[in-house]
Amino acid sequence: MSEFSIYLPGGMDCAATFASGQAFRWRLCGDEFCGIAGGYYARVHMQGDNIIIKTDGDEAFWCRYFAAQQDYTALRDCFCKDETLAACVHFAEGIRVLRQPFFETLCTFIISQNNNIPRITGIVQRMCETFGTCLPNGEYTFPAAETLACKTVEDLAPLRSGFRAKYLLDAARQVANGTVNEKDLEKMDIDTARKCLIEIYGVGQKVADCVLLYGLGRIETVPIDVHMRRAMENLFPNGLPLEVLPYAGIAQQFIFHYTRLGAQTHT
DNA sequence: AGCCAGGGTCTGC
DNA sequence: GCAGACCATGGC
Repeated sequence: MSEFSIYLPGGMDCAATFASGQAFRWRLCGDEFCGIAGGYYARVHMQGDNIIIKTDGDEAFWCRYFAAQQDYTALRDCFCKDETLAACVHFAEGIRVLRQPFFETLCTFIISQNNNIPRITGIVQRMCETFGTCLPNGEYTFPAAETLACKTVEDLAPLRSGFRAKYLLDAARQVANGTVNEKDLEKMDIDTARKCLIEIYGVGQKVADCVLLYGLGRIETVPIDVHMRRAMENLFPNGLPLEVLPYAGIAQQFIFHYTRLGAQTHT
């Protein structure tokens, strides 16, 4: 297990980021957060604007995972020119949008449909324990698409994922056989990539947009669920400021957090 | 008991 | 296109 630090421009609030409904495998362990991603276990904490990571994984993976290339100081400056968006930003300034492994993100947000965060977390955990690889410390990795692709709905019964099991299997099969491929999706324009993702059984626009944003680094994508629809109508009836649109997905993360946890303190 | 949870599919207009 | 029933499961 090695330890290194990565500079995250603009910093990160681990608690706010990991609880913001984008990632489901981090938990508080003493004064650190521990989690598993991309087959790697990690314990992390912030030291100023640097994240200290203890992990077997390589630095390049975690740089990408924590979006270290993205300067959040500049982003917040841009967002805060708008008064309403500034209120959302100030409610949890340290939120970052993570870039998570593609297949894991796809499955996680298939599981998220018509579901709540505690149960999403439980299903993902059971998926790892049932089909993932056990690491020496007893933690489990997220399973590979190839592992799931040959399973049946009955095999997935221990997950208690309900009607989503058949969706997970189709996603695994399309990824395993190359029909849906991360490298190809990266090259496509957003609309083409979204259409490709929606061909997966059980993936509609909202789940596809979550995969684009959280799993493919398309930070201009805004997943619209019932809460975001209401928030946009109430807070931004004329849409987001034009300067924000290239980063609208990140703005969305602040707005979502604000409307879920902060709005009631202002109304 | 009934409703809701960061939706999607299928059917019928 | 668009509304409405239905989908498994669990917490409140």
